[in-house]
Amino acid sequence: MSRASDHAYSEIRSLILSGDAAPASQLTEEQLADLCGVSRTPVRDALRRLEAELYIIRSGSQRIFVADWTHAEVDEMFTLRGMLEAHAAARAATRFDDAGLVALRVCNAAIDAAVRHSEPDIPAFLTANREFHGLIIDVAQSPRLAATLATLVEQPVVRRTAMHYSRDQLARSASEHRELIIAFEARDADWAHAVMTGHIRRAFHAFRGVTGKP
Amino acid sequence: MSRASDHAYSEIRSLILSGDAAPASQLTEEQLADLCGVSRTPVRDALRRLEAELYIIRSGSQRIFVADWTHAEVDEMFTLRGMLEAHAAARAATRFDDAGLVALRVCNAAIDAAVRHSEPDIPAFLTANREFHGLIIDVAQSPRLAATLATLVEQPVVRRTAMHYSRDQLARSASEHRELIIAFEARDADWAHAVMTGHIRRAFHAFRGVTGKP
DNA sequence: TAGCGCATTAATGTATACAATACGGGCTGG
DNA sequence: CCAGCCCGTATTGTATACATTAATGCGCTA
Repeated sequence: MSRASDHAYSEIRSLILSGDAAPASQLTEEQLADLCGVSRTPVRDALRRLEAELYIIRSGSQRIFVADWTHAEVDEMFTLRGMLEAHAAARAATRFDDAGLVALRVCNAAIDAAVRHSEPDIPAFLTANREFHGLIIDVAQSPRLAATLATLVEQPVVRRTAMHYSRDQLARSASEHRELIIAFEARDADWAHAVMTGHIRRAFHAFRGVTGKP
Repeated sequence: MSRASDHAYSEIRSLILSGDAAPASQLTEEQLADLCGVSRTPVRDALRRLEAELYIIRSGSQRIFVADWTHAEVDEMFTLRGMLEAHAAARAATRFDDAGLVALRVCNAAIDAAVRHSEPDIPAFLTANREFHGLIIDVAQSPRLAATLATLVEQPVVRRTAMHYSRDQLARSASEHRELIIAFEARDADWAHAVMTGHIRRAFHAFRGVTGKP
């Protein structure tokens, strides 16, 4: 997309992802425009996109706040994400070709490498993990499903989860990916569905462990 | 929301829903601005919202086209909608209070009334039907689920389906709603889930019958 | 002192002018 | 005759000024 609008989008997005803009804090168009060095017009465009992706919410009077999820909402997000990613995995199982499976293995090797050391490389893990799940969603060949999942897989949540994973948990994540690949190789949609469901549910409980409340 | 932007939104939306703007046809901001009697600025806002709801799509160079779904995409939409509405029904089953159930019965009575005559009142059916499903989603108490479903339940599709329902099919729809209410009264989440799944699947096959292709 | 209402201030909404970019048609050279 | 380039035109992107609307805080009154 256009230069200024794109720039504003990624700038504001990382502001939120990094936590520099605290959840539930207010953002104003002018302040963001100054920050990005553009006028309010492209900022407004960027905000509409971020709103659609639920990074921000609007008050009744259109004022803008960084999204802040209740525990119930995070629960629902994980549940919906689990349903949809499992569905994507099932579709993908009957659609993967050899090249796709190779790409998946390469990607998971990168995850393995990132978590093998005593000091795991979390950013590398996150990048490879996102790519791994992205590959599956691509192969599922459902643009609507992909768009829906994009609004459900909130990177702040994924990031917070991974940041608090122990090395053991990170390794388990990679091992679940390996089982997923085996299910894909067997072209077994039900199996892939089940493994993905478990994968997301485990992440959910890990996240609950991090944030403390039941 | 604001006057001009809101007006533009609903104006363009009905342009698409009514079919006056043909699927895959191009829309330009200026033409829409003239049509709505506002400037391009609120039109751009409206277009961003419509884009998020997938009423329109953008070409690589940001040109705007009315969304045009392939059969595969419509299939996926029904599948996803079925999964999510069934999930909503299951959640709602454990959350309905007496007032909510009364509202549901009142609403279904309106559907019955609309389809009882030899000349069914399709607009009344559509309104009451939308309200019926909306009540369930509200009671499910999951804003994220509601937002997701909003992008999946495309009114053009619902409308085309209902327009081609026979009186018998319309009556069956009301009868399925009745069974849903009974499941809610029994607070039986699994039952509600199953009935809603069947309800959406039947609509899916009715739609396939309308559009002809398998 | 609590609560109400008005004035002030700050934020978003809209219109317009201009800039940048992409599309299409026609021309030219091979 | 076809391919490729170039330029005119249509369309979207951006900045800015002004209008409108909501929040805030102050002072007044009961």
